[in-house]
Amino acid sequence: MHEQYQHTAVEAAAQQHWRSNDSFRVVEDHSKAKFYCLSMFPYPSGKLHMGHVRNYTIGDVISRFQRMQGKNVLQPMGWDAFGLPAENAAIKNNSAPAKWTYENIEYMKGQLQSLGFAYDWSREIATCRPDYYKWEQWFFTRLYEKGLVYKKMATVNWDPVDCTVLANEQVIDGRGWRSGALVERKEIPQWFIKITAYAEQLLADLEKLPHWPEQVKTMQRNWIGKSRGITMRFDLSKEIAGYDSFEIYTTRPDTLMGVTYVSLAAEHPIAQAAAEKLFNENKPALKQFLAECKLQSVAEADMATMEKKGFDTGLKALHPISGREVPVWVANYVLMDYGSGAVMAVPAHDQRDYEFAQKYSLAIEQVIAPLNSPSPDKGRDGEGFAFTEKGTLINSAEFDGLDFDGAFDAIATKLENLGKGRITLNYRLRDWGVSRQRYWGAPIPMFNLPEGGEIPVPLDRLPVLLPEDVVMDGVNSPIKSDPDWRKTTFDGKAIEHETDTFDTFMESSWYYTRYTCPNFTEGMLDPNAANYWLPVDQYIGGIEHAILHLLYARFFHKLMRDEGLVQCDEPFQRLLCQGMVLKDGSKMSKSKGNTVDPQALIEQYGADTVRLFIMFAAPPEQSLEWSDAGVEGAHRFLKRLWRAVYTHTQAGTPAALDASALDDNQKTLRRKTHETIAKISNDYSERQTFNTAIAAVMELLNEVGKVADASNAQNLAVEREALEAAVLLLSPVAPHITHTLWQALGHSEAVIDAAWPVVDAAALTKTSVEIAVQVNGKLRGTVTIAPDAKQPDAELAAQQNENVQKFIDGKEVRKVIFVPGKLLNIVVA
RNA sequence: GCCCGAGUGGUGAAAUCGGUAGACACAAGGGACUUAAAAUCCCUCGGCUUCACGGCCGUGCCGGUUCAAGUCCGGCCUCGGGCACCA
Repeated sequence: MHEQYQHTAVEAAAQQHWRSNDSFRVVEDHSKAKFYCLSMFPYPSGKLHMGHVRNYTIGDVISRFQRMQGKNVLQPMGWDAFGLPAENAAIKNNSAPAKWTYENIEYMKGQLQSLGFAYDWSREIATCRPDYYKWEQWFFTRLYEKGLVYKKMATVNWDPVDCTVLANEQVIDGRGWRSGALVERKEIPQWFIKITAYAEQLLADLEKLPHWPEQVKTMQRNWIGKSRGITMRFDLSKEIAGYDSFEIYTTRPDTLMGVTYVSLAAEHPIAQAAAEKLFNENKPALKQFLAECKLQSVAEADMATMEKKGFDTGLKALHPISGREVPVWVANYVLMDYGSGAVMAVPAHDQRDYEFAQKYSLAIEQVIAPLNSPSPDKGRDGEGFAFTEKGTLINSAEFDGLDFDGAFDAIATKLENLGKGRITLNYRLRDWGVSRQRYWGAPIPMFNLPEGGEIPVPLDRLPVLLPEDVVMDGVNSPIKSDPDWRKTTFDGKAIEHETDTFDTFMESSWYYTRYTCPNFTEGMLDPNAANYWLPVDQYIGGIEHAILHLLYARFFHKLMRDEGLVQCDEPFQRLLCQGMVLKDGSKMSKSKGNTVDPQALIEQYGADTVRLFIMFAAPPEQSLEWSDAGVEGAHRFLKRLWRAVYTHTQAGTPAALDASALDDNQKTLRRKTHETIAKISNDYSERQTFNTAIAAVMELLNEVGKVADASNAQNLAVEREALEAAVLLLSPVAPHITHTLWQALGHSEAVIDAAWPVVDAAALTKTSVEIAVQVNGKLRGTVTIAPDAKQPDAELAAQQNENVQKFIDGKEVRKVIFVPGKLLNIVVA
């Protein structure tokens, strides 16, 4: 053992050992408990950023901890390789997306290896490889055959200058990022997967995930957005273009008698028909309004924050109960994709309707009064806001006096009897549009028939290969520009390949299953491997994926289950969402120029220091403030640990530990050792607070430093026990240095193969405890008493404390609260 | 706008079930060692106040529950994540 800690040599030796022993390669082994630990795979953007380092260090710590628990641990890694940035980089570099992607993968793989992550690299996946996306294409055709896939018109951002579809990210302030042209909405045919058919299961099965953060489950519940309401029909006073009625959905039928107008989405067929009619009457204004709506963003955040505008169509609808005529408006904020694209408006009891009614001088009629309040004015015009709470019905004819539930039932019954409405369950969740008009993605495996319609590409013609050697023109997908790529024959007939590709969320929705059998050629999954390893025991990734990725993956898992490919209901048993890495208070990003290059730090301090700092600086779910000085501190601690072990081994071979022959100081260190083992075991496995685990190792090492006199044989034995514990407990975080230190402490096995230390309960016993003494809840002193002391003993000790006496002297004791081992609170008058 | 989080010393944080706020670090200041520097080691370190013992205040803001609140409840403020074609 060298006197100085030399991280470069230490890390090379440890990594060499793992490589030559193939330490992290695993196979199914039914004699052992399995543990599948997965970190979200990276997009190969060029080089690792600190967010990756954090994500993968957390996963590696958990994997190595579980391995030391004796589990058969699978920790794979791969590449989410399709996506938009590769196309942009290719255009910029005058290269091909595939080449750029493969080069990035090569470089980033080297970076991951230098960090010493315990991956089974034999299972590496890149989603852009045909042997991966072949099975995704096959699975899509299966879904098609089951009726879970359909094609419909859907809105995209259209750049009228470049004549191309833009991603939301490529629309800046309503303009195309390259052309600068005003972006339009355009309806084109696209493929959808029926996630709504699984809405109920996706909602209900959240109950099966006790180890998911409550926050994520709440977000998913709200995203699915199940509600119970009434779907009802409004008849038009006059038919227009064959339409004589439309449907609306409401969760507030109790306010029905307060409806003063109705609003349609701009794309609603009745709105379109009205525009034609008015246009024919030489009033182009409505048509112009609808044209303006066409320039609106398709992003929901923009829809919700833009100025609310409307236009009176001149049509009248008949209230389904009162029969009264109400005006039909078109409003720019009504979503065609949600419900039926039409809403009833109750300005007195909905804030958005209220503001709209104020703006366009529409009637506001109060029909709900607050419960237990005589105030009839609330919600009327002049208050400045709508009364949106539930209350008692007024001005609602036969429904007056009913509460929300009573009114819901009575109005539902009435509408049902009239044949105009019914109770319905509704979901905010919309079907998943998977068509993309981009090149760098998996081709959608469909043949388009010349006469219209399509047929799925059969298995023996899969994969539909994406050509990799292409030239990007900056506007269109090469497989769309190429007049020949699409051409093929089927059954002797000329036919065309679909040129759209899949949403990249498709690949990331099932990669975790393919890691169990990455080279399987007989099908999408090898059932023996998949059912041994699945579900994933621990999944780790950024909170930004809390909804979309995690919901799509849960959905795909249920689809695969129903196809008989997997057996469990949920893909990820336990989920950890790590926070962002910040520098100077904001997210590290290239555009802000505040990135820190992990590679430079690994070279300067070693991977262990980087891993230690990143795990120590904050608990995993919290955002982490980067600090160069903190990295120094982490490195200093590793040097201290090295020196402690070095000094200890120089002092000679310790005698066997004899727990019965220890003095008080030795017992104290031994208690600290075993308290630390207990605490850290809990921190790693249950709490997942790695920062406090590391702090506890630091505390233990500080205690070791306090034991002087190495000449005492039992001193050396107790110190050996403490140092061995420190090395084992730290090894998941800093696997290289502990690899060397474990050998230096005389072990022939590698530290990764050592068993996790066990708590000796006998070492934990205390002879006394210090408890807090409060008077009226304020700390006035502490007293030391026996650990099992009862309240009278504690009170006696407290009364002998001078400062406590000062505060209770001459006062009447009203009450005494005693928390054993913790605190005594004396309440005085 | 809607949904979900977070706010504690100069800084990162700790306090695990409502029970001694600031563990463990970083920075800073002081000291030891050294010709010197680096490295290392030791001490101090929330604010105000006191010769001292101690006292008062303090966990974003306002209010509440409780013997006791960073922790629970109600109302705000600020910052962050997501909003369906960034991944």
